[in-house]
Amino acid sequence: MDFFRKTGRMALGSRLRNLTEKVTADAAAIYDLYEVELRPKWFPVFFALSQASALRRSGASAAAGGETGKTVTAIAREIGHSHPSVSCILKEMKAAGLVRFRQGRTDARQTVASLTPKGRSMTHAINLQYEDVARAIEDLGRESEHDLWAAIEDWERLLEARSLLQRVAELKEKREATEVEIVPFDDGQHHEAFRRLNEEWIRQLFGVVEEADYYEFDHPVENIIQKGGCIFVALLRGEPVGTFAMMRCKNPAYDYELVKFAVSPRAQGHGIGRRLIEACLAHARRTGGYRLFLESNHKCAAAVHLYEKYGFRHLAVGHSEYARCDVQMELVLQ
Amino acid sequence: MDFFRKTGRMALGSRLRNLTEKVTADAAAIYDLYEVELRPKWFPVFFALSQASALRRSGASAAAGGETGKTVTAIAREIGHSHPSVSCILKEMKAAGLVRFRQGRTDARQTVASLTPKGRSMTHAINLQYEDVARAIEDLGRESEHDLWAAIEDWERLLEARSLLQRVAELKEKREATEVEIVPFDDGQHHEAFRRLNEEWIRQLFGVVEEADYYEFDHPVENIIQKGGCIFVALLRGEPVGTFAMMRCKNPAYDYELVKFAVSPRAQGHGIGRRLIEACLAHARRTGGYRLFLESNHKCAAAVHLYEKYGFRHLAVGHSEYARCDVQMELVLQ
DNA sequence: ATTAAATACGTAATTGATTACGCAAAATTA
DNA sequence: TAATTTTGCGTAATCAATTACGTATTTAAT
Repeated sequence: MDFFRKTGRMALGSRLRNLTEKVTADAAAIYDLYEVELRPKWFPVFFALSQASALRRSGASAAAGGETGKTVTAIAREIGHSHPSVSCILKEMKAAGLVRFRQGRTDARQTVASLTPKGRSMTHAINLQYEDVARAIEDLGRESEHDLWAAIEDWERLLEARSLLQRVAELKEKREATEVEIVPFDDGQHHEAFRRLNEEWIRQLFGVVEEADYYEFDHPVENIIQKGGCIFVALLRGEPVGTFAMMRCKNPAYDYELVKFAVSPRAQGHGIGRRLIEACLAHARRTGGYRLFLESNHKCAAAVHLYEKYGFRHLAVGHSEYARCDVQMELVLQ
Repeated sequence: MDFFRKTGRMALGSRLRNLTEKVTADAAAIYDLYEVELRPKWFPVFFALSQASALRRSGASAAAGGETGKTVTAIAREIGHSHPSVSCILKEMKAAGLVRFRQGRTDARQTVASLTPKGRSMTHAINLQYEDVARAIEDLGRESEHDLWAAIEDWERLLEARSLLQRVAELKEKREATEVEIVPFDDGQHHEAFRRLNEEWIRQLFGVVEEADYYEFDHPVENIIQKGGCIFVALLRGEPVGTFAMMRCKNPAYDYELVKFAVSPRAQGHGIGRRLIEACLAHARRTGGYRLFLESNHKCAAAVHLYEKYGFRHLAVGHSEYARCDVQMELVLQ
């Protein structure tokens, strides 16, 4: 059952990597063929430098007093590597006697690298090698029925327009629009689910349900809603599968405290946590309660991660009604 | 002048890497979207394990006593990674509480990994994610004009049949067949070139030409050929650009000593060294001289590398006629 | 002219994979 | 049955690239 290697991103990723591998694999052996003492990974840098010295010899910048070589960042930009990578490769090539450095004349920060005579003496052989390889690749393109280059270009263009992330997010959004709904708590319909969903994860992670939990479980309307709070319930195809509540806060520094965040494990992946927290933030904004507080536990990694994503900041942990609390966070909206 | 990024292996390599990058880039962000606490690189291993537990639940091996999980190497084979990679990923997933290990029942060397309940509770979300991504990729395939999958398949098949190395080697061979020729030494035509080509690199690398060199430079026919040796000259488009000579040996342990290996720097990359050494080995075989000896210097890295490639073995360095000698090698043919 | 921001670049740490190596268990051979 | 080879797998080293970060220098802003 290796279905997952036959479709999807995994498949594409590994096929691409595979082909890259095959194209890149015998690079070292190819250099050997030409009796060139050049490590494959030096090639782009070498090529960039050889262009520079070719330019100079053809007289382009001879008027500028024989300026030759290229700076580290210029090479990096040209070949599409990071500058530390180039810096490192140049160091290796210097050790092999192929390049030398000098300081930039107009800018003392710059390191200008250029080929030594030994390095320059290799350009001929490397050009030969390069041309043969280019021809081999072109032949391959002609032999193959489907145009790889054009296909790559297509995909690059399409992904440029809308990244994979965007595309996936849109598909997900569309799928969920019909499946997931966030509704205000209705004691008649949701009382039991509110209790069950929360009790489930609390028991699973911590074993014991605490006093403060029962306070909210038993009389949610009286103890949460009638005191100015609010409870949201997430429905997946009509079934309640998640809850999140906002309580008015004793601590005058905050407007609301978020409590009873629960998503059924069977319903994960539908963005229910995200939708619930967004409902809460929207409600907070609507009612002018900008200063939010919440408590959690480091074991609820997914939840804490979500809070962080929505901008909640960690506080030094102070007193709490809950024994299981070891994380406190706040968010000031706007 | 970024010609080199527009054609050839470099171009293909970097375009492929680029596309892979784009497809792989926001993997972490996509997991986030599904509120899944899974690192992208865990995915293949996770998927393999989820298949195992799905299999078990569907009853396939329930008869076998609830055997579940997969061994490290089985996973590695399945997902195409090396086994240490899998071992490492499993260790990380164990730390995250997603997998557990047990020893193989029939084979005590095996480590059998399986998902914990926590791990299993994530499969639903991950499957959702996986299906959305697969759909997005399929949509991309439909949107693009050229068929990337088919093109990749073409190239894989073509490279399977003949690797890039083979293709390049053949092109090179063909090109050189008309350009390069190895001929026996002719004192009238080659005397001056024999001296010049060798003097050139000796002076460049070591400054001084030695007594033993002049012995061979000045009377090559008398001192090499008439004593039972042989000199080969490489011609590039008719021009002498390389030499290699075989002398009868004083040391009775060897049949020939190879000397005066020179290739003009301007002619490197045409496989001249290779052709010269092959000519020598063929001559040795033809004349029944199987035991070969040569001296060199570590500075001649390309030459020593070539000798090694043709099977020469390094000796502890003993006495030599040449002051510059710090490498001695031998090869016994057949 | 002074201060702040941006830039060039080197070093160090990290990442995600690999190969090298060694130990213990199993399988094979003598 | 003993000895040898093969296999499973963990640890360590390596590799090729990256990001993070610090320092020196230049440019821009006040």
